[in-house]
Amino acid sequence: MARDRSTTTRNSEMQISEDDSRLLAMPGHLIRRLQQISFALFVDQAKAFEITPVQYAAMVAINNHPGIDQTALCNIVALDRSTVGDVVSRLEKKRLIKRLNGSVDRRTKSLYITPAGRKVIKDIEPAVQSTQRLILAPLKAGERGAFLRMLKELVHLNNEHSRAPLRLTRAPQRPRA
Amino acid sequence: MARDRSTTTRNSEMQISEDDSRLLAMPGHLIRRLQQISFALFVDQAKAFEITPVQYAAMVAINNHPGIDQTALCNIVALDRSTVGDVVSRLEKKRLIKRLNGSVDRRTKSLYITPAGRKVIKDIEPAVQSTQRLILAPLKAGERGAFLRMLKELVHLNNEHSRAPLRLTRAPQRPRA
DNA sequence: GGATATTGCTCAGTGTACCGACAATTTGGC
DNA sequence: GCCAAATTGTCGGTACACTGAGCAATATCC
Repeated sequence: MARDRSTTTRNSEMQISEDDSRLLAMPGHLIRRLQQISFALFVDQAKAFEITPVQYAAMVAINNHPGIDQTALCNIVALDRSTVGDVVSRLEKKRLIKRLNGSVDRRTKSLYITPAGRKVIKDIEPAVQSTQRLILAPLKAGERGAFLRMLKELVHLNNEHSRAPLRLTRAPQRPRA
Repeated sequence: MARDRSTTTRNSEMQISEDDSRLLAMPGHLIRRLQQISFALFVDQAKAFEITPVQYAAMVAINNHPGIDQTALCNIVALDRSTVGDVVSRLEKKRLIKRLNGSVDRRTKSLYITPAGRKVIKDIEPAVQSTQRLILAPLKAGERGAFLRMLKELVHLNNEHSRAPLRLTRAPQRPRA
């Protein structure tokens, strides 16, 4: 290892070594890169709306479930409660959703899409579709289905390893002391 | 759309609707989830070292290229200069790397692994390997190679869409005025 | 019905990841 | 060798993402 002497060579003219290739070929590293790319493509395609992928996901879920509370939203979009708090507060500031105090359970906040938010969901649709297309564009047409299927398997079967796992219904929690 | 009335139903008991499924099956959403999982698995497997995937990547690259400057490091690990600045400053605080003023170009910082850092790279290796294995574990053995190959293609061919693309040599930049 | 446990949300703290702007420095054109 | 252009690292700002602590409200056990 350590095959060059950057101290004496000039700045960013850097050759990738074999040791680097080991790192760069790791699944974890490639997944991180693909997430960066996917995020950048979305933001770029949807730049007229100034919306991020997570903000979009939250808006769609709120639109599908009017009055949903933040914890239930966590379970759909797979984020922890703190992050969801941040995301919905940004959406509220942009007046794309409303946040009301829950009438049944006064601890909760009930989330609703606004007319402006509904319009964004509708108008942004082409950008969302083209983003998904662009992400998979480098694959051959026949490979895309297989890749997507494996992606789903990896996410669903590794679900419990995530810090904010998707929960379809209330978890089988609390074996009491 | 909007098939339930969460206002009257109780808290996080939430059924996933068909509209949600459209969202949850998007490549971009799945990639984000897989990155969360991959990150969590790494941190968990390597918890004895309190090291993140990006910190590990930076340490390996610095070990492979003693004296590398921060911009060249960006091009290997695919992060922008601000992020690399944060990452190396955390590694320096933990005394896993050293940061010296460049002798040739006084704008740069020359990065070096410390003995402690070298030991971490060595000792953490089993955790890194088991992480990579766990990420792909849900796939059938015969599928893993294909998935990894497609992942590489997606990253390399979409490279330019990333905000911090991998650069093997100095970019063909600067057509001067 | 009252003690106890659980839940919903927020806050502070840490870390990744980006952008745009900046001073110091180097480089390229002449 | 001088000056304009380019580069390096930092800083402030924004956003995602998680942990752990804490408060208020609700639910549960007896």
